[in-house]
Amino acid sequence: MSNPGRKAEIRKKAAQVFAEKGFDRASIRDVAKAAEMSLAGLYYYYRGKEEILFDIEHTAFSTLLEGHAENLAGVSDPIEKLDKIIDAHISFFIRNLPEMKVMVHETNQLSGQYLEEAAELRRRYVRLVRGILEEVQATQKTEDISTGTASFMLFGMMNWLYTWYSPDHDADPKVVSAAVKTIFLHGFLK
Amino acid sequence: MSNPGRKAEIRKKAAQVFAEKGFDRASIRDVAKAAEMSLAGLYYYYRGKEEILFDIEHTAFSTLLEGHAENLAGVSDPIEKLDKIIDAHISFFIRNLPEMKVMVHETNQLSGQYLEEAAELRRRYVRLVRGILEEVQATQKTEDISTGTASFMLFGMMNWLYTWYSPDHDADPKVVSAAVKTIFLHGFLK
Amino acid sequence: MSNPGRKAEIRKKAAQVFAEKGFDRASIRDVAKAAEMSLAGLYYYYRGKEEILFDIEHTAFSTLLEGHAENLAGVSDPIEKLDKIIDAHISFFIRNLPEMKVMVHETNQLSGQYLEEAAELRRRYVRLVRGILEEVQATQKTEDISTGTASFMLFGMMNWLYTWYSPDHDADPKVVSAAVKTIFLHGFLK
Amino acid sequence: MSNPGRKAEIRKKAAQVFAEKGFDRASIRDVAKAAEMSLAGLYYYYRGKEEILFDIEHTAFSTLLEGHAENLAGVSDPIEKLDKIIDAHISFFIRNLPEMKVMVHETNQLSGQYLEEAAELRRRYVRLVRGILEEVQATQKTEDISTGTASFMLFGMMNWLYTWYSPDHDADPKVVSAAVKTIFLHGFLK
DNA sequence: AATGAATGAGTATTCATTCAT
DNA sequence: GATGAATGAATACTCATTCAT
Repeated sequence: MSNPGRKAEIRKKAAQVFAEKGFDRASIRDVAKAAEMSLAGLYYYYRGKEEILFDIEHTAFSTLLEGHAENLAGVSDPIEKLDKIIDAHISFFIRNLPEMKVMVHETNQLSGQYLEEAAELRRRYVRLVRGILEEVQATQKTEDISTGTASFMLFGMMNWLYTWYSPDHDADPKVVSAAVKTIFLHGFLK
Repeated sequence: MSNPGRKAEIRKKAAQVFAEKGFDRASIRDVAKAAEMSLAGLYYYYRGKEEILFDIEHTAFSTLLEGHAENLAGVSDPIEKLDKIIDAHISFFIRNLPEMKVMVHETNQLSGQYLEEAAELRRRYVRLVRGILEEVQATQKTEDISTGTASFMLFGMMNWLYTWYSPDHDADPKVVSAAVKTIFLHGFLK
Repeated sequence: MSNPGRKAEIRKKAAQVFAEKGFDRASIRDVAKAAEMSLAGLYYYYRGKEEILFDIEHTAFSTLLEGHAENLAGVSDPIEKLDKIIDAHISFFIRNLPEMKVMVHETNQLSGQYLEEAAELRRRYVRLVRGILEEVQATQKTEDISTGTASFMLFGMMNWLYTWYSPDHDADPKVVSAAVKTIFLHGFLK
Repeated sequence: MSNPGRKAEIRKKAAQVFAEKGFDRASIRDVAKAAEMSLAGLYYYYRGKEEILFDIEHTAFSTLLEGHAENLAGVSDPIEKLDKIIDAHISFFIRNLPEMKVMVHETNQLSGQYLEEAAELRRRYVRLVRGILEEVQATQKTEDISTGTASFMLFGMMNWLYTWYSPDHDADPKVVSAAVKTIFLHGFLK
């Protein structure tokens, strides 16, 4: 019903506000100010604060998952799959730092239906990666580490980015990507 | 000045509350209730909410840093140093999950003098690890990854723990520790 | 920005509350109740308690100063000037007893920018009166009293009103005005 | 029961604290700190905050009234009586600025029994002065001003001191006293 | 004569949300 | 589509006072 372009603008601004101040500390007024609209006007687009957060997380996860689906179409080598996923994940994060920070840091701020849907997306994402690690384990000699633990190590390396990466001072996405792949693949494969 | 045993109890309870609800969502009343004292009574021990958070972070960092200092005394091999630090870090985190979660997740909630002191402790910690990675790089053949980036990968793997590790369902600290060391050392060393 | 009529009503009620209970003892809830609105509603009109006090003082001083400017336009005899100022001052005070009490009794409750602006208005007022006393001294034979001290005597007589004057039991503004003028002028002039 | 010397010290410090911050804004902790004793220790000397204020006011009024009684003994000329009272009042105020400010500015902060007793002292003081003005009126030609109004003018001039008088920058007590007497007597007498 | 520890009641302020227009 | 005005509920913090020691 509501203009989707305007809504995307609001979502972008909201992500910046939430990333900078934190979801709890940011007020709905801060978001309205950043989106250059009145407080009450926001409620035309969103039913409440949680819905904005949900929209940010939902959009980010969906975009990531859709991208992976495209990238992996026709790829059968599990190592190549992992390679593509790591590249896309890190490249997306670095191109969308505020959304990424919100997605990673503001988990557990949702409740009810929003929480369930967001958690389901998260689980799908983890399952996707873990499935590929299982394929790797089935086709290659790997260290004695469960795919569950291994996937958390991989996500740890990638998601920790939000605490230190600065586009001005730090290396290119490709360099970061290469480092993750080097450490994880050399470390996990025997 | 005030009874340090009582203060340690309060700190413990506060860490649990902050870990469960998040620093912002947890009210000072929640903390008082958990510590089984009146709201106003808390203010006899702490000047404000931030000071409680600072005390948790400060105590955790200090304990970790002191432990490392003891463990590394007399050790000269950088690989052995890293081994000991990873073991101690993960073992501490798993034995103090609430404090660890607060330390890792509630950075940036401090301000002023508290922020400065906490940031300094954090920097010392990062410098300690990076220094050892530099020693590794100077004495071993390593992949082409800067010690800065490498240290963030290592911290990512270790600190991400707070998002997934459950003492009831997940492996022993030693198993987690071994996984981190396997992936990081095999991955970083050539 | 917000409806100025409503704001004037709130200011009036707030002055009554502050006059009766004292600024510190009056809670913002008391003011809201007197203004027949919710506590939070008050914050739509005022940023805080101090701003309400400032608004009362600022409005009162401005009204007084503007009135004096009008009354003195075209008057050149300093005695006549003084006569008009005393009349207007006392008449305003008696017609606005709560505002007057607040203005006189709750000085020093403001801080920061509010304090500076209110202090400046106060200084302008004192300077205005002292300037006229200097004109009197230059054109008439007066007792050996500095214009500074003399102005404080005059203000003392006039402002002390708030501690004793009751519109029900005490004399007409004109009678009070006459008393002040008789004592001060007969006393100061030789 | 309690050491009266220590109590006098506390009263002095409390007067300074109340004069500087205002009775409401000053906490009992501030008073304890100024008196260099513990918070709870104060309660050995005083039953509560109001009692401290009452003690300050009671002591000041009693001292003033006793002084007047001594000074007026044997004096029969009402003008001379007034002269002595004005001198003593102003001299006392300037020698005890904090107590004076508290006495003048923090009226109405007492309640119950304290209020009654303090109000009675205040009334006695006003009656004393008004009585003398009546004697003046009975023996001299005066302006057409009621003794009630005249006494308030006199008190206004004298008590207003607390808002402007600074012992470092302003004139000697005797000069101020002379100004009050000149204005009031020349103004009131015909 | 003095204090460390503790508390119930209250205070200014913020905030997500609503709704008539 | 959009907003000015308003509010109920919550929040961090303060304070006078108490009491066992």
